[in-house]
Amino acid sequence: MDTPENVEEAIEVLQQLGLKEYEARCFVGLSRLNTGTAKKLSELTEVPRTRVYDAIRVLEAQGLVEIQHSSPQQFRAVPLEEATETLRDQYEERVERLHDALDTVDVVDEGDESPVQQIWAMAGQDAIENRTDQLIEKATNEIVLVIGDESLLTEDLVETLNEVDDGIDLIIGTLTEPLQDQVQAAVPDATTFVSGLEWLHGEYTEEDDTAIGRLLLIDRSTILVSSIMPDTKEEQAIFGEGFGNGLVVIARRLMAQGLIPARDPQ
Amino acid sequence: MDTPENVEEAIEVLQQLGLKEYEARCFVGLSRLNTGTAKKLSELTEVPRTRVYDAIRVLEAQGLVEIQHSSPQQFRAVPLEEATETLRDQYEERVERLHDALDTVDVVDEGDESPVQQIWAMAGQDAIENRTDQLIEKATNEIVLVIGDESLLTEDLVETLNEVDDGIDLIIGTLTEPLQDQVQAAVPDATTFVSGLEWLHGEYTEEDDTAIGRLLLIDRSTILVSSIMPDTKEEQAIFGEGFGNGLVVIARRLMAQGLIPARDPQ
DNA sequence: CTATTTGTAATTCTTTGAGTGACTACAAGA
DNA sequence: TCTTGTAGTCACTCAAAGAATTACAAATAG
Repeated sequence: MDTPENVEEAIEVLQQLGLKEYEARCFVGLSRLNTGTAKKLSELTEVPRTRVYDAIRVLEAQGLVEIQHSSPQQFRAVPLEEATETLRDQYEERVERLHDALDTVDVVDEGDESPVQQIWAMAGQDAIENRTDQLIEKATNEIVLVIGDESLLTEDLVETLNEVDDGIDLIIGTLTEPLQDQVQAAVPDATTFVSGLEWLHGEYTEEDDTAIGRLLLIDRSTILVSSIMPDTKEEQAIFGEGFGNGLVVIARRLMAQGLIPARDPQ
Repeated sequence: MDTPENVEEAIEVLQQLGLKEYEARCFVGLSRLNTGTAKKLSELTEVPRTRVYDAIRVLEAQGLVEIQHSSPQQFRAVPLEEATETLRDQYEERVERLHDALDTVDVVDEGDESPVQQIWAMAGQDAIENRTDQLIEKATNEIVLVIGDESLLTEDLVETLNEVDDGIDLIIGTLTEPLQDQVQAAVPDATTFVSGLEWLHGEYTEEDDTAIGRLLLIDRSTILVSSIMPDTKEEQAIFGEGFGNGLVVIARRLMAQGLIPARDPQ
């Protein structure tokens, strides 16, 4: 009885979603069975039989399995679509509760400053993408975006880009021509170019794919630059605001030198 | 320094969403500050100063806070909308991965049976609602639904009910007249009635609000009956399929006695 | 009626996370 | 130069949660 790797995957994800190991194993086990008893399940999943009962009870309370109270009890997993929908609902509720709670709290007003040299670091592709969206939506004059990796051109980003107001210059660079074509097709209103920023790529390491992630310059006063860790693929970004911000100044200088085109794509 | 209760709430929910206590406290702390150092945060949140760093690192990796690498380091929380969106994204990804993994697995075909006396139990409002939706969508002739508690008449359910095919008899009962009016307004195509099932309510306990949750009979061959625990408010349901199923037979008998109207609302 | 299966419960072992203190680095002031 | 306070990292303890095992009573099958 070997365990296919997608079974392992499913078990892991379920744990990330908050289930205990036994619960996860049992649920996946039931997903492979039309219906099962504690004994069968225990054999299939290596969960000690005597613990199957507890695990199943928890799963039932979460709406992920059904129990038939006969003897022996029969268990079965809720159909996949129903299960995922239920999980979604659960998390949606939680996020909403979080939102409401935090919304009614905010700011213990400390006498706070906003010096100009602030440069903030953040991580995580989702978070960086959300920030990117926010910045793009707030632009009033000019958006310069350089995309360093195909994987960053998500549906969501494309959607945000296509919603940009007509009066705003939208300039998008890529590191390769195929990607440029792709961008131009996805975002017809944009002016695209192939970036002269190849030097931002890993220089000395050989297989160092994609050092730069994205570069976003909004109204020449807000900048976000990200890179992708070659090993973990995690995206990391730094972010600076304000016309006088050091990073922003550097970016403007790059632009002046033509390395980032402004309105005249090379 | 007291902690408002919505702060507590937020911390709890964040933990349910997978954060550790310190991480949750730090994030909420930062949400109350424009910007903070480890020291300030530690004072505000009671997280030991030396542990703030670890917690923040984790939060940063998840895209929930930004770090300014100065000395002392400054931390700040990502704006609320961004944070919730990032969390949503994260869970959406997980649920999707789960779906994909389980989709490619399924059934270790065991010689399985489908006797007719199966009655399954399930729990959880979300799960029961999803099942209700599924059943309604699969109906071909007749839907009889009795709603025992206002809280069960969700947007989602109304939507599902309004998508029911025209050729299908849709009969909805409630326990009170006001609720009937509400239903009739929300689902114009339905035939509504006030149920003669008051006896399903808690009989001997005094404050036993709402014993019956919902009762759903599909094509006279599939039935789902739920109740709401008076203490926990948790919804529990039993569910039977097949024309010969004992539960279903009982339901048909009730109908024959006019307790559940079929096509002639009282 | 006995032997097995089923279900509950108590018990140990392991891991994780909360809480604390020791240690290094550094900058400001004496 | 020496002292002192703050920032940051690490390593350690203790308690709680979870994994794994065992003991035992009730139910079932042969």
